[in-house]
Formats: sequence, structure tokens, C-alpha cells
Amino acid sequence: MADEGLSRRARENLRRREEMLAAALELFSEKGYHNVSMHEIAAKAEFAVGTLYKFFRNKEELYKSLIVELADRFHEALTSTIREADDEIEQLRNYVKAKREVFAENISVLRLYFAETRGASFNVKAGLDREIRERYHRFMRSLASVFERGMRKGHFRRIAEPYYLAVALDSLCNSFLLLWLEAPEEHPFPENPDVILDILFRGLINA
Amino acid sequence: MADEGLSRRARENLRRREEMLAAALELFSEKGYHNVSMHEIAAKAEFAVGTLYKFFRNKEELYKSLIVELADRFHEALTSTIREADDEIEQLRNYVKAKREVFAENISVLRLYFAETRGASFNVKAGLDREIRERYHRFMRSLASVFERGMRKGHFRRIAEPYYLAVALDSLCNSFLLLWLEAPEEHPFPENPDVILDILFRGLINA
Amino acid sequence: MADEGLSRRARENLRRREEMLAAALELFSEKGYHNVSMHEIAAKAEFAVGTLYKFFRNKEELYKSLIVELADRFHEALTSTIREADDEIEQLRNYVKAKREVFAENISVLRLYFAETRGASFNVKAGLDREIRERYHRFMRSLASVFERGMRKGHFRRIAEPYYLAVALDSLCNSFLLLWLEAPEEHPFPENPDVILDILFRGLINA
Amino acid sequence: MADEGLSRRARENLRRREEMLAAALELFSEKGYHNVSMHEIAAKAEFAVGTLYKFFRNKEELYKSLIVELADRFHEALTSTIREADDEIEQLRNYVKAKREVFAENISVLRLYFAETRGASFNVKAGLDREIRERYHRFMRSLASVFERGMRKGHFRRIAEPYYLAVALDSLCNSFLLLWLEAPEEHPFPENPDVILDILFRGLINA
DNA sequence: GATGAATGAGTTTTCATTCAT
DNA sequence: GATGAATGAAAACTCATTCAT
Repeated sequence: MADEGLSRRARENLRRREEMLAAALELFSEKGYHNVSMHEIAAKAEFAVGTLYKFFRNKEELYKSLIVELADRFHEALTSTIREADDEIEQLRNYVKAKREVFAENISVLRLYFAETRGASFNVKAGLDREIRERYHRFMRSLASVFERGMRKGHFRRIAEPYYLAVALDSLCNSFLLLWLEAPEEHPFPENPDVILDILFRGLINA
Repeated sequence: MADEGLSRRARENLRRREEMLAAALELFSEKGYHNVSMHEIAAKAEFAVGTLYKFFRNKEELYKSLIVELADRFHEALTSTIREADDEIEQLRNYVKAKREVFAENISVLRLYFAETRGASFNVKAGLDREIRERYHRFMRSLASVFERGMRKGHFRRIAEPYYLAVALDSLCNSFLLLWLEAPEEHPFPENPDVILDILFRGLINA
Repeated sequence: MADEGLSRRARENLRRREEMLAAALELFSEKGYHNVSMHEIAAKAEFAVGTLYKFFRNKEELYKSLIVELADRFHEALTSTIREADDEIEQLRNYVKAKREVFAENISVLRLYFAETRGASFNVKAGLDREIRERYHRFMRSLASVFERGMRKGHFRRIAEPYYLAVALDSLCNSFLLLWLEAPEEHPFPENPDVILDILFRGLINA
Repeated sequence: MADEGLSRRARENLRRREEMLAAALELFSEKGYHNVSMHEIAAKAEFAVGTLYKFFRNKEELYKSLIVELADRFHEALTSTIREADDEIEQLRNYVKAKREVFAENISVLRLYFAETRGASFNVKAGLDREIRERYHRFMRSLASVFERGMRKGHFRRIAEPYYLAVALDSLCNSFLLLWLEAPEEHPFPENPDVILDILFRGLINA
């Protein structure tokens, strides 16, 4: 992220790497891991295949780097918006809004992200799965802490484990994102986060 | 399903088809679409590859048939349990319980089902997506009708569109299934459906 | 070797295999292991690459099969001529003559055979080396037994270990073959085996 | 060899060249021509690949230079020991002893040398073969002259052409070296040169 | 009608060589 | 003059699909 303090060569390399990952992201998002060839990626990034292999040991590693960096970027974007509010309710609102914004800018990437984090993917042999899931859960724990705090402060009722509430909220958002992805016109992602949050906040059944 | 009224030959063929699909399911569940070859499927089903191609135009179609029939079987199993109760709350409880049971028996298949219905899969080129999603939404609409009815009867508060509530509930269940799949010991799927349903039923915030 | 008792299919397969090995032999003899591609072999044998891989797991195995079968064929041809004589001196004469004949018919193969059995080759990764050398030494032991017997009968003086004499004689023949291979006109392999054998039989120094 | 009379730059370059060849020798000896990359050689010699190409037109030429210089070094070492004796028998003894010593110090190189001079190698496309063989025969002729002289002086019987005797003796030594290379414990190269020479000197058959 | 051998396009990956810095 | 990043041709190998038996 911070390119300062790097030699020109190093900065140059970083930029090249980003270009390759960007090309790969676009292709993988569109067609999936197995339907994209290294030649295709190289061509799109406007490098020779050999150059691709200078930056990534093999296709699997390229993919893994891509997914991990993507997840980190998303998770960082999401957690950072949480920090921007004090009130737990506001934090959750920020989370839902951020989720919308992050993916609105990256709609094509949404599928890829879901396929890997939620989709029980078979795409890449092994290891990625584990690594990416660990990151996901680390991320969920940070969302869970919002619920935890809200409960301690007495703002939230203890209707379920904070961790499960985090997963529930995230999965709720994902459902709406998926609906939106499928039919943007018919199922727009609500601009008002409370449309989604009310499902959690308000009881379906009158107490 | 109903084999009556068919010639012996036709019945025979149906059985063969099932055998092929069963072999394919096992392999795809374990390794994913791209890591299974037609030869492997043929060998497991104890047919020649050529015979496989008599029944399915190509690998994609075989996969598609498999997923579609799988989804139908699951959706039928789930909706049938809904019908077994009169009370809407009980119907939702049955839904959650059925979800648990359906996948407890088919744990290896869970990944495959998720990859396709929820995972924004890239496994197969195109077309499957559309068809499988349509079926999924038809299924969601039948779940939505439970919420709809509950609202009409005044049992449920109108905290969100019935359809969105259906998607929300299903996605909630899926989250728990996924947690269970990843770490069966640590995150068992709750035997009591209310653990999950309370997230919907009870408001997080005290009204 | 004996194709009888095989199904037509099996015989057919054996013939195909031979065709592939023959094409490979010609190419490897001419250019060496690393300068021949599987596509080239397939093309020369008039099969598709895929078919090649049906018969040989990989390039290494194809090469190994080739060399091992080649060595066996040569060694069998050589040892069989030894058996055709009773007198040890005659046996050695037969050996030298057979060596000439075997390679006169297979001149292009000579280089390949030498590269592997005598050339301390790096061609193929591992295993072949060991296996081919073991066969070579088994073969040398059978030649050594001729010297051994000749000594026991008092026909030969015990000027060196029989095994070393076998290796010496073979290496002597190989030198003449190599000279012949390089300059057939200038250094023809002697038709009279005694030209070579005298180097062993007669002392350079007058006792 | 004689670096005098050269500019500093020229001497410097000669040194670099030697370093590159030394690195290449080590790698080729260990893994063979095709399993060593130019990058590997450059890295081992601590130069950039580009620099390697300043000194050698391509990989083939580098290899060729290496082998030719290697052969010259060995042949020079061997012929020089011949010169150190007056008696022809002693000269041959010196030859056998020198052969042992030369390769004892360079055991890893032995394979490479054999592969090229005796192994009918395919390592390098063309040309090397011719050049290296010419040198080998020039070397053989100088060994042949020992036999020639011995015959003229009446010390040796004329059991074969001097040139063929030279080739025979060398090939005899090589066989023992090869046995030694394969199983140093089981087949040590004899310290006493007569163990080998007796095969030539003494007749196998009692005159 | 079933079979499975044969096909060959397509994939990942390596590495000798060049050339801008 | 040295460097080493970039190149892309070429290799080994796989597998969906066909079709003669």
C-alpha cells in the first residue's frame, strides 16, 4: 500500500504485479479458475507468460495471492468503517453500508469472493481453503465483538452467540448482494441499511 | 420416480442413468467438477465412456442434470416437511430441522450444492446457473409463502418482505451448515431449531 | 516374443507397441533422449500423442522400456551364440563375431546402447541407470563364466579375474565397434575375431 | 595457460572465463547437459546471464569449450607422465597410474568425460562430437607411438596394430574406471598398474 | 446397442536468449 | 561493459469426445 521508500525498480515491480493480478481478477471473476489459462492472463496483462511466472510460482499461487489480497482488502475496508462509529448500532449500519459500497465498486469480483469464502469451493487444490477461511473467521470475530460489546452495554439482547450473530448478519448481507447480483433491477441492495438490519433488530414475533 | 407404465428397456435405462448420476455425484462432491474425468465417472459407474455419452450429451450436461436433480430432491424434501405442519411457526421449525437432516445424510454433497446454489459457481460454463437459480427461487417462494401466511394471520410482524425473509432464513441455515461442515465438533448444527429461529423471531433490540 | 495364445486385440496391441518403440528407437538413436519430443515420436509412429501415453506412462518410461528391451535383445543374441560352441576359445570367437553381427544390423542403435551401458549417461533421471547396469553385469557374469571354465580346464592362464577379463573383452570389442562407427572405411570391424582376441590371447611381452 | 603479455583486461577476462567454466563443469558433471540451465551456471559463477553470453555464444558453445579444454587438460596430464619414463613398459605403467590419479581427483568429472569421449553422446547437437573425437585420436596416436617404439625395439610382440593396442589399453583402463565409479568399494581401481597391464602383457593362452 | 481405443487440441511450465538500462 | 527482466517457443502431458468394432 505504501510504496514510499522503495527503489524505482521495486515500485515498478509492484505496479507490474498489480497489473497481472488485475488481469487475472477480471478473467477469474468472469470465467472461474479452471476456465482461464495462464496465456490468457498474460495476454490480458500484456506480458509474456514467462514474466507471469517470474512473479508467481505457478497458477495456483497466482490465484491464491489474488484471493488473499482481495479478501484482505475487503475485510480491511469493512472493518475500518466499523471503527468510524462509536455506537454499536451505528457500527452495524456502517457495516451493511460498507458491504454495499465495497461490492458495488467490484461487482464482478463478488462472485469470486463468494465462491471462495462462502462457496465451499473446489477450485484450488488445498491450503487456500484453509487460509482463506481462517481470514474469514478472524474477520467474523471482529464483527462479533461489536455484538459482544452491544450486549455488555445492554443495547442488544443476548438472542444468540455474538459470533453466530456476526455470521448471520454477514450471510444476510451476502444474500441481498447475491439477489442484487442476479437481478440488479428487481432486487436492488437497499440503500437504507435498516431494511436489512431490521430482520435482526426487530423480532419477527411479538414478544 | 414413478417407473410404472414404462417398457422394460425404458426402466432399465432409467436405472442406468441413476447409477451414472450416483457415481458422478460421489466424485464431484469429493473433488469438484474440474478434477473429475469422464473416464473416472464411467469406471465408478461400471460403464464404458461411450455409454455415458449415450445418456448425456457431454460432461457439462451430465453435471447439470446431476445438480438439477439434486436440487429438486433437496427442495422437495424440504418443502414436504413444511406441509406436515399447520402452524407457520411449526412449519419454519420443520424447515430448519429438515435442512439439518437432509444434509446430515448428505454431508459430502453439501459443498457441491452450496457451490452451485449459493456460491456463485463458475464450475460449468453457462446455462446451469440460470436454471438452477430459477429453481432455487421457486423454492424460496414456497418458503416465502409461509411467512406471507403467518403475516396475514397476524402471527408474524411485517419486518421485511416475505421473500427476503425466506432468503434470510435459508441463508441463516446455510451459514450454520457451513460452520458445521468446517468444524463439526466446534460448531454443531443446533438440534433445537429455535437456536437459529430466535435470531429471526426475537428482536436483537428491545422494542 | 511368442505371440500365440493371445487375443487378436492383444496381438494388435503388441504390434502397436513395437511400432512406437521402433519409431522412438530411430529418433533417440539419431538425436538423443532430450532432443526428441513425444510429438515427434508420435508423428513418426503415425499415432496421436495420446495413444503414446496409453502405452507408456511418460517419456521416461518409454525410454526405459526401449533401452531395457534393447539390451535384453542384444544380450540374449550374444549369449545364445556362446552356447553354440563347446570349446571356450570357440565360444569367445563366437562372442566377438556375434558382437559384430548384432551391431552391423543395428548400427544406428549402437550409439544409444553405448551411451546407456557404457557411457555413464545422464539421459534419464534415475532408476534406469541402476537397472540397465545390473543387466549389463548379469550379462558380463555369463561371459566371465566362459573364462572361468577355460581356466579350470587349463586352457586359459589365470592372468586376471574372469570377471575382469569379461569386461576387458567386451570393452575391447566396443572400442573396435566405436572406431568402426566413426570411420567405417578406415577402421572396419575385423571379420576374423582373432584380430581382436589375439590382444588377449597372445602376450604383448614374450614370456 | 601463459597469461603473460596480456593486458590487465585480457587477463581479467581469462580469469572470468575460467570461473564460468569451473562452475559449468561442476554442474554438468553432477546433472548432465540438459538438466543444467544457463541461469544456474551464471548464479554459481556469480555472474549475470548476460555476461555468460558475452563469453560464450550459446549454451552449446559453452559446453563445447568446457569439454574441449577438459579433454586437453586430461590428455596433457596423461601424455606428460608418459614422457617421464624412458622404458616403454614403464611408460605404459605411468599411463595407467596417471589415468587413475587424474580421475581420482576428478571423480565427478569422469562421467562427463566418458559420456563425451566414449559414450557416443547426444548431449550436444553436432560438431562437438567431431572435434572432441579428433582430439581423442590425436591423443591415442601419441599413446600408440609408445607401442610402436616398443615393437621397433623388440620389447613388444606385434600382436596388433599399435593404434589398436593404444585404443585397447585406454578402453581397458576405462572399463576399470567405470567399475570403480559404479562400486568404489567392490571394484577399486588397482594401485598396481600391472594388474591391468598383465591382460595385455601376458598371453591368456600359453604359447 | 455397448464398448473403449484413438484422437489432438489445449494446458501448464521451463529456459535459452536478447536488449534496454 | 555488466546486468537481469522480459520474452515466447517448445515441451510433457491430460482428457472430453468420437466412432469403428
